[in-house]
Amino acid sequence: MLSQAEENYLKEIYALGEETQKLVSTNSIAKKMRTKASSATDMLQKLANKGLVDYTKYKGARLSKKGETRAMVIVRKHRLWETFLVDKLGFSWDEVHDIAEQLEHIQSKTLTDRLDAFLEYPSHDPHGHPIPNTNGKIVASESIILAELKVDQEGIVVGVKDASDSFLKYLNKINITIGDTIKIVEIEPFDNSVTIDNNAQQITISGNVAKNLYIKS
Amino acid sequence: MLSQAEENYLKEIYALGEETQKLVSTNSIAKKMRTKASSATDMLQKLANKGLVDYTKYKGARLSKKGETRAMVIVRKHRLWETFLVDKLGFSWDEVHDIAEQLEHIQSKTLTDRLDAFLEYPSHDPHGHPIPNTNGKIVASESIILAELKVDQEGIVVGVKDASDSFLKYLNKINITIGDTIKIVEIEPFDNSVTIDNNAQQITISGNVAKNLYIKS
DNA sequence: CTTATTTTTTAGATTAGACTAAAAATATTT
DNA sequence: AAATATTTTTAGTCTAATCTAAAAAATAAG
Ligand SMILES: [Mn+2]
Ligand SMILES: [Mn+2]
Ligand SMILES: [Mn+2]
Ligand SMILES: [Mn+2]
Repeated sequence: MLSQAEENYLKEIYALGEETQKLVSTNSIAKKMRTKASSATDMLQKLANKGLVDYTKYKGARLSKKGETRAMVIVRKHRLWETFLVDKLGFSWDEVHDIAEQLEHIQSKTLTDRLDAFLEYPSHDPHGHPIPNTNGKIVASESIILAELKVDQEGIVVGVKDASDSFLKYLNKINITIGDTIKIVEIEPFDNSVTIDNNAQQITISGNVAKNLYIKS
Repeated sequence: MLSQAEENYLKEIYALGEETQKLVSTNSIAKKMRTKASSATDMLQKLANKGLVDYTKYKGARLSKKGETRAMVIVRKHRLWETFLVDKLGFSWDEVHDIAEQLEHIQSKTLTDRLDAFLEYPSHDPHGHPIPNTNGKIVASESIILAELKVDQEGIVVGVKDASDSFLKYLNKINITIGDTIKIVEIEPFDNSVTIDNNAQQITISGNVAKNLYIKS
């Protein structure tokens, strides 16, 4: 059985590896875990000993097959619990992360699968992130980022890349949420900011924001 | 913030203190926690330092006011989660304890209170144990134990004192569950076994079983 | 009221996970 | 290519929670 610390590391190594697809550095792990590089090194050595990561000194690490399997279970639980909190208990999408961070460590496969059934097998969590099925498989979603749309194209918001509190609260403020249909009105080449039309409201969002919204067209 | 270990100790000291109402011994704590007496001593010293138990060397310990407040929160969470598992996820009453043992440590008052609301403010958990309210208060229930009933008296099963797996599974087997109306047919003075009538079925239960069933008449 | 038994505490060791400071390896500049 | 800067690892320390073995206190027997 893995400790909570080990599980948290596995999950973050998975998240970091997803984006870049290459080896993740000790420093990036330490940053994500809000700890020191030396602590990350210690944990990488332990996880490597357990066969959960492939790690070469000074080069970096990636999840092994076995490690990925473990990570997917944790991601699945995290996203199912977030869905429960929003759909059943009435939390908003910017309030659930920290609680799910704890709930993801509850050990009971039966519980996870029954929760899944109770929620009627959701495919995505409240942030639009896909939920791995009971075998750890994720159904590939063919969304793109808002920043890739051209003027006059439109699409539906299906998720956020950054699910931080501050970003979600900002989206609440400017009234963007999952399911919205957004049309590109103008793109400013100078700073990549984008003027969009959403619910008959025109607003301008920064290029950074546009890069953190997943769209399906 | 308390560690999971500290929380588990507090909860067990509470449970032991409830029954006897007097000081609980180091050994009894160690037994409940499935650990060694020396470990229990260490923890008692730590909890005493934090003002959570009143402890005198070689004599025993009891929860302080502050400790009891903390313990009630954990008991509340444990019983609410058990109720959730049975009422919403379809677990049976003998399957929920170990999972609730983990869930009781999730830190979020909002979550606890919303779960309570979602379950429509249950007064008792699946084993008939009272659920403390959001202020940690338990509504006193005036149940008695089955062993106190006389021949021909009847009453409704409202809870179990022993909520162990084996006892619950035994009750499943002999078809006794919460809500049943039970009538005393005969009491055998030799060994205190009791013949009862339940759902038009006559069965004989041991005195030990009779002492572990709460009845309301 | 001594002696023996049981219970409880202390002393010392171990493990996981974190930290700081220093050393080693790698990457970036001149 | 040498010097400098950055990243990563190692060495050593710390705390929480456990354990075993031994000492101390309390309880029970003779
Ligand atoms: Mn976590
Ligand atoms: Mn999420
Ligand atoms: Mn517990
Ligand atoms: Mn219970």
